[in-house]
Amino acid sequence: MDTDRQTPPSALAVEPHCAAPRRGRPRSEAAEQAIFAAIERLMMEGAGLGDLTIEGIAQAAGVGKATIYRRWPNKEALLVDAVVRLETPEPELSGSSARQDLIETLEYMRRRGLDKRSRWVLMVIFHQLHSLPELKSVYYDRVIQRRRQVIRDVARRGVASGEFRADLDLDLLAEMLVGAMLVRTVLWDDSPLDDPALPVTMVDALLSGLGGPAHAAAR
Amino acid sequence: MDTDRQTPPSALAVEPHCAAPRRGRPRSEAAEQAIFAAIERLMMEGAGLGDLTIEGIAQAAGVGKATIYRRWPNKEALLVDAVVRLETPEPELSGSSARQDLIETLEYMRRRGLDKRSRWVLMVIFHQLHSLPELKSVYYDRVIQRRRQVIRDVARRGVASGEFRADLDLDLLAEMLVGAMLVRTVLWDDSPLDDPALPVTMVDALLSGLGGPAHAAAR
DNA sequence: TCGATACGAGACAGACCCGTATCGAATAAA
DNA sequence: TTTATTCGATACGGGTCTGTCTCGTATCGA
Repeated sequence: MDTDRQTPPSALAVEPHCAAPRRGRPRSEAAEQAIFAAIERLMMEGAGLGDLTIEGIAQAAGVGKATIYRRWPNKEALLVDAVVRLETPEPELSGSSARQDLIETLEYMRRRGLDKRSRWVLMVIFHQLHSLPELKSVYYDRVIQRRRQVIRDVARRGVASGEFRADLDLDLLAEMLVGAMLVRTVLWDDSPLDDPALPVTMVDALLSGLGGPAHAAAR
Repeated sequence: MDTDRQTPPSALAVEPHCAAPRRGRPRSEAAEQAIFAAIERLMMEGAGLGDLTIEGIAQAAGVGKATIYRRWPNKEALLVDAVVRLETPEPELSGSSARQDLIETLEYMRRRGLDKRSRWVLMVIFHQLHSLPELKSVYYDRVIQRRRQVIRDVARRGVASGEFRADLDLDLLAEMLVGAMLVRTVLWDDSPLDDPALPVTMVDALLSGLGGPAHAAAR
């Protein structure tokens, strides 16, 4: 029998100290790589989260289903690991100014939207998150909340330095910038991300304001 | 047999001039209402689009499956009609000023986000759109593109009147406002829509700008 | 009245998928 | 060599859903 505890390969699940080098044949590292590579390949071929089946993944990876279920307790755990694994590292913010940091954050989002793999993750996350509550909560805690916090911190520094208005609503700033970028990435297929000046345009629009002379006069 | 052409009740499908009042028993209007009502009820009970099954809908409506398939050729066509049917009418814009029109548009979105039925539609659309390509394209053409156009038109008038900057990027304005609202509605559960001043805050933030004295000095 | 159609109910086939179990072969430690 | 574990492959049970079809009944035009 091999129906004992799983030893999941990566982030989420238990992975309890495999300190005891067990006796039998060791798990194949290549199998794991093949599984992740197969998921990635299926994704690139246009599959959604719902189209990914354990059987399909196993076949694409040239792997038996048991090899998957020996590592993950169920489909959702596998997909959580697969998605988390695709996350790219956060950008290092230069800190030269709050405006510059916001621009760099948006530039990071823009590049993610241009990268096919990252784009797929975003699309999947936003379009099918509901069906996998575990994946949803993990992604929220690990990615979304963290990035919101980054923007909030930047905004706080900007307020302290006088770059931003003293009465700035931190969440509002984050929402307008992130929202605009997400709309382009996830929602509207015809709003391109190609323009490298996009982050600068967005941040400066929000900082300088879009009101014209009539609006300034009316204040 | 009654496997002839369907006569779908509402928007999407063919509905070809039922000019010939056919001979047998007429279709029950009550059945259609019951079907739509059942979908709505299931939605309110928390079901996602993927949880809606023809069998479940039929049972909840007290209707036979054949009664559904007599009207719609498949599940997707039914759901398209059901979602389109839930769309609330566009708001009448007062036109007193471009700023006011933007505020009214956002206020409409805010109210939609607070209404449970509309919120469900939005969540479903954004989280599960991929799996129903027909629904996706219908919703894009009927709703999303139209609303984008409304904001673009308002922005154009604002530029003409001098309320907005002459070099305004119309799409950028729409994206930042709509994106911010959508983020609150669909994405972040903890950003409430309760504040009635939200639309004013957002529009004025974007028009007046969020930059502080240091930013103004640096320009 | 009679034929045609719709009704609710449900059986049915076909497909799909998950998660488990089993197979012989392979690969490690003891 | 022996024992334990993994490997890929595949069969299996159990479940779900779609879409078609068949009941007996109800309601219409002719």
